[in-house]
Amino acid sequence: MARPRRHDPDRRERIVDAALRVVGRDGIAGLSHRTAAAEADVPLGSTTYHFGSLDELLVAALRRTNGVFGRTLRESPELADPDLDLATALARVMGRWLGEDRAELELAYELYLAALRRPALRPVAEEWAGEVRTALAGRTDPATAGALVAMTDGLCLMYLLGGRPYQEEHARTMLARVLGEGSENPAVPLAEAPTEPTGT
Amino acid sequence: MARPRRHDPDRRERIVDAALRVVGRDGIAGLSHRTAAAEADVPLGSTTYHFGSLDELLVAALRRTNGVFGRTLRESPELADPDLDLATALARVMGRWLGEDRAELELAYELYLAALRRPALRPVAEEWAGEVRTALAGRTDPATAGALVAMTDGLCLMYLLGGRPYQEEHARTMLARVLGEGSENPAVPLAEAPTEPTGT
Amino acid sequence: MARPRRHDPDRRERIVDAALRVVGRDGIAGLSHRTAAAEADVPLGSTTYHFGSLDELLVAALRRTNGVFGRTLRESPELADPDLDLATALARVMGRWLGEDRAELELAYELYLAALRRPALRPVAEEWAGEVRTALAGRTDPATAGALVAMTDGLCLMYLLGGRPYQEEHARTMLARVLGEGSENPAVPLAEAPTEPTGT
Amino acid sequence: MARPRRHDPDRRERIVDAALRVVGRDGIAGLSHRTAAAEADVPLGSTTYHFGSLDELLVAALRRTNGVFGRTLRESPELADPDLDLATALARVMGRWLGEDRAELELAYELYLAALRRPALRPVAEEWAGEVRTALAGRTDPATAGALVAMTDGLCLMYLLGGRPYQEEHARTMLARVLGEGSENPAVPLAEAPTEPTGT
DNA sequence: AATGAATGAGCATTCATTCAT
DNA sequence: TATGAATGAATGCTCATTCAT
Repeated sequence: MARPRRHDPDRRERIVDAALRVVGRDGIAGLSHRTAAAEADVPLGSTTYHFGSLDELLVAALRRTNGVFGRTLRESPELADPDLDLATALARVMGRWLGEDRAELELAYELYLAALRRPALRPVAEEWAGEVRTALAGRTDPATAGALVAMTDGLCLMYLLGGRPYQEEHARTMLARVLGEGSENPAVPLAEAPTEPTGT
Repeated sequence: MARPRRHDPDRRERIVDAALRVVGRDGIAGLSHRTAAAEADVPLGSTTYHFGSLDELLVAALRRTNGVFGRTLRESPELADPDLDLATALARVMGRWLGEDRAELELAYELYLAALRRPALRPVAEEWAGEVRTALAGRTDPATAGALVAMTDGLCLMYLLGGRPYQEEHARTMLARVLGEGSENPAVPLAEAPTEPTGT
Repeated sequence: MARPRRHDPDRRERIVDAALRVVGRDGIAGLSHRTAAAEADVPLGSTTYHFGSLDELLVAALRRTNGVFGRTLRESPELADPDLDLATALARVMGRWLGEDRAELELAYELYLAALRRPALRPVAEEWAGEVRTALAGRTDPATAGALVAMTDGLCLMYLLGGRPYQEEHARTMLARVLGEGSENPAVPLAEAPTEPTGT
Repeated sequence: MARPRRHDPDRRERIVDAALRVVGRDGIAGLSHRTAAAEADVPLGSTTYHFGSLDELLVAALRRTNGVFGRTLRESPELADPDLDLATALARVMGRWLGEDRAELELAYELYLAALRRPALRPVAEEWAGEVRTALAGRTDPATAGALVAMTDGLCLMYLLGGRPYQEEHARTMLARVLGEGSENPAVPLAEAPTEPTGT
């Protein structure tokens, strides 16, 4: 199996990387000490040594994911652009995530939602809320920010679960409404709104 | 073990009931042919006979849950009341679900979100969207209905994952905004908005 | 599942057909009342009704296979041709079996060799010997015929198990020797004789 | 059950031994991780630990069998005797195998022929061909050696499958013919040649 | 004569965890 | 400090067979 590695200070990190690849490929249900060890090309005992339980490993994985997504949010050119309104910026970022980053987004949501049943993940899930709040700070009030996050989560899940293509304009409109721009009307004809799956 | 039951036409349904109790108690990860059989007081072979795979059992469970929640939505007095605006009605129903029906709601979301990783559940998850659409039909346009569902999902998950008590007024305000009543202002002071966990 | 078939006198035969397809695809280990029923598009109870045990089904399958191969042997143009010597004719028939009929040949040998461990198949395996004897009758004496069959079986298994391409000339030569044409020399250079696998 | 054996370096080999006993008694169909564990008086987990799949266990069993039979061939006094011609020597060894070693021979052929359906066994089956080739090297050319092995296999299977007693003289004659001693005539009367089952 | 339902036994395999080194 | 060996429990699933219609 694994070649002996005398000095391997990054092993812990490499195991987390491997765990993320496993969850991305087979879901949380596919993650075990064994599968992580195999993916990381590391002896089985090494994973149990660094992570006493699977929850510990999941916590580390979710934290890493949070970090990655938090950074792409904070550093996104759309949010940085002062000429772009917040709804448009968020709708564009969502489009990128649901497009080219779809696998990572799905992975992130799977880990995030796992907190529903795994109390150990709860605090790390809260950290994610903090990352988003930081990114939104100064652009709106806290109450609206919370609703923005809820809308974003709901829309992402809708697109992740359904087979419909992302409709950025619809998202932009609804996010704008949440931001209090109430007279805002959807630019897409209502009859074509994304509430009906196009195919199975 | 189970006494022999030669004639037991409702066995299939009883197994689904048992599966829902198991998932409610231990999560999807705790559901197996064995645990369902034990909970239903039925031989193991009976669960594998009626449900060739765990996915089949999960599909039946999610469908049952959809039916139950769909009915409580359609028959809810709040939605039936023509004098109550939609935002208020939805916010109240959410309040009931997050309050006394919290366990069932958590169960429903766990099954619903499992569709993320289990393609077999996707069509049944779509059915749920249909239930909601039916309940909302005639009260708003499809595009707005989609956003309403997204907002509702996002808020429910936020309260299910975090430890904060439900703030119906905040939900009402944000749902009203989505409905296009843009000048609507939150009735709670912004500083107390539900974006910060109270405990932990 | 299966559409109701009121009058279905050929069902028994269709089940045997299905069983042969299953064994051809997944081996004897893959044959069960269930897999045969599914392949035949027939209710499970129908297979247990017509074939009380798996051995019964295997016997019917082997008998059918024997019949098919016996006929292709008896009716083969090579054996019918009086100008073709027996060794050449047999080597050519083997070539056809190992070539285009390889899957059927493998299936036939699997069923035939199963008699090693399943006494119920022994008499049917003996029937096969009878088929071959009939085909060889009049072309040589019984003792030589027995050796011819042994050589044929041995060569077929060698090619079925190994990855080498069939060498008809080698087979012809060796069958000719068994027939007592002792001065016969192999036409292929001895160094290239098929005793060494060409790949892996 | 098994007493705890902390240090048991030969356990792997003992499991292979047990597997061979199980296959010898009940056939390959009777071999499972469980039956091997029970026969070896070892916990179930021990067999799955040492042999991740049944194929792995079968490979080890076939390899062991090859070794045993290869040695009895190489060290057989008949083949070692320079005054004994090859056909006679081989016919005598076959006689011993079909006589007192019949159970082991049947076991060996069952494992060997299993390679027909189990690709994992193919390379080990090829190893067996190598063992025989080594034993025959120097006594004849490769092409003839291949035919000798085919004839031997075919004859062994004939006797293993049928109920007739071994006729060493017939085998000797036919092996001699394969060796190119073409004028060789069978010493037994042709009418009594072993092509007709004596019983059933 | 034919079949859907039912069931207990068994299967290969994976696993978290323990232990000796 | 790391890790290979070991093990009991559990998993999803298939099966031959029985039984009541």
